Amino acid sequence: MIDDGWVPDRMCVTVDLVIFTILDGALSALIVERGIPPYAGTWALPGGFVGRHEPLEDAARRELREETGLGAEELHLEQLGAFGDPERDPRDRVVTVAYLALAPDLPLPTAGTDARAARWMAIDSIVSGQLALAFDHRKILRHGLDRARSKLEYTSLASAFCGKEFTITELRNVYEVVWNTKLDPRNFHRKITRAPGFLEPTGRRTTRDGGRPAELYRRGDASLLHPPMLMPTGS
Amino acid sequence: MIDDGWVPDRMCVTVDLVIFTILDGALSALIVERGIPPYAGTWALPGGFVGRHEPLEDAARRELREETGLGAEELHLEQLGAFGDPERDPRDRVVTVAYLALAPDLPLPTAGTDARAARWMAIDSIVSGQLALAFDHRKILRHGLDRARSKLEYTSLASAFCGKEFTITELRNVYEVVWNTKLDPRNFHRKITRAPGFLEPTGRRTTRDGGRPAELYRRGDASLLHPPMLMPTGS
DNA sequence: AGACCTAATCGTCAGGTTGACATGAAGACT
DNA sequence: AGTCTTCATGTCAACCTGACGATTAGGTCT
Repeated sequence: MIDDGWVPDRMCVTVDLVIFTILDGALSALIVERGIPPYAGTWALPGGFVGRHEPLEDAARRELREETGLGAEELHLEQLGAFGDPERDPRDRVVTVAYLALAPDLPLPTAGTDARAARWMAIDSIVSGQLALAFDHRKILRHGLDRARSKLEYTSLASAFCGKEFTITELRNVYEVVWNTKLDPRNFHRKITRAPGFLEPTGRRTTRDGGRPAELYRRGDASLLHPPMLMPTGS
Repeated sequence: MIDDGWVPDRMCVTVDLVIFTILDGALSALIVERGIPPYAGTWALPGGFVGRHEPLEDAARRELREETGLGAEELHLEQLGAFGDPERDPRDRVVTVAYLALAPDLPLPTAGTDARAARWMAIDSIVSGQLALAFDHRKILRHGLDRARSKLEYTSLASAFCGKEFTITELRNVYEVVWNTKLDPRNFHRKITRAPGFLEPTGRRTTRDGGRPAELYRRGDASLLHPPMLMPTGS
């Protein structure tokens, strides 16, 4: 397939980022307003072209920095997969590699070089179609949401939404917001404190949630959650 | 990033396939002997370039057909993700999208157009490094293995290794081979028969495994396994 | 200060699930 | 007929889960 003069097609490769955080009790995604065609003026996931000699994940971090001003060094990026529908970009064939990250509260994004603006947006508005995103970015975001939901089940990833130190209630709020359910505070407390390696007590306390002071915890060193925290079923 | 004359880099995109089956009690992967440089004469995962207007999954099925002669129509392909290390192809920048599939017994592969030969190979020889694969294909296979292992836990995918009709013992063998563990036949039987939608009784029986005749089952319509079948822990 | 509010933590208890192991059942082989 | 092999069903204690009650430790209001 090479010696007979046939030459493989070349195409553009991009990275796109699904960055979630929790803002005012709503699961929100980072989006940017596109400053250039196609879809100029439309909101989209942050992302951009991969350089010829650039590793995919490096490109993802670079775009995050360039387009949003977020210091992405400590963010854990997880690859969601490749999206390569031939029709997904009107100009030309573009294959994109999507990444997922969960960010703790508050890093306020600012527009960077290529984007007019950057902001957090509640994902409900996007999933419901109320706010349209460019390209197939709604589909990508939907994938990211599914991935995040299931990762909470069997990994300790939920704490990535929290700050350095957090209470069990704050952690429970993460589950409730991402899963869109209510969880019993007492059963959650029991389960999470018994999971080996999830939490590390700091000895300190806080009253920021009101009521009786709550213990503050740090992330433990376990990345897997065993036994898993199963999402409540309808049945 | 476009109007100022800058043009994005273009690169080659390929698909690679991790196809597992169980052969003589060993988890095995489909590999082909490369007929062209680079790595001519070396074994590799089946795969090839994606056409300019070709969807990624179509390319995967096409390559599977071309290189191995396997009729891939009924195989369920699951995307593993993109692998894009700039050094992974010695000639040029090539980003590959990997797919995973589980095949039932016996489809004997034959060499196709681009490959000199195709065969099943026990994955132990590959993972241990005894048999070297081209490019980063060992890493990709390793990812496929991890994915398959964890998918057995919470999906009904194990039956994809079996024929149309199978016994519970055959299904248990799948778990034992993929997980490389022994499972208690009685507890496994109890759990799998209680999982809603996993099995559908045919009413027929077989004695092909010796001993008392075993009930034959078909795949049920459930794709998720609830509650999950957790891989036994060391602890 | 004392009553009241809020939320965190600790208990209780019934029902389900799991892991370990015993027992009976159905055909093949000698 | 007896034995062997594997399938199928049963038992039981330990653990986990879901649904709540009860207690505790701070704020806040009067």
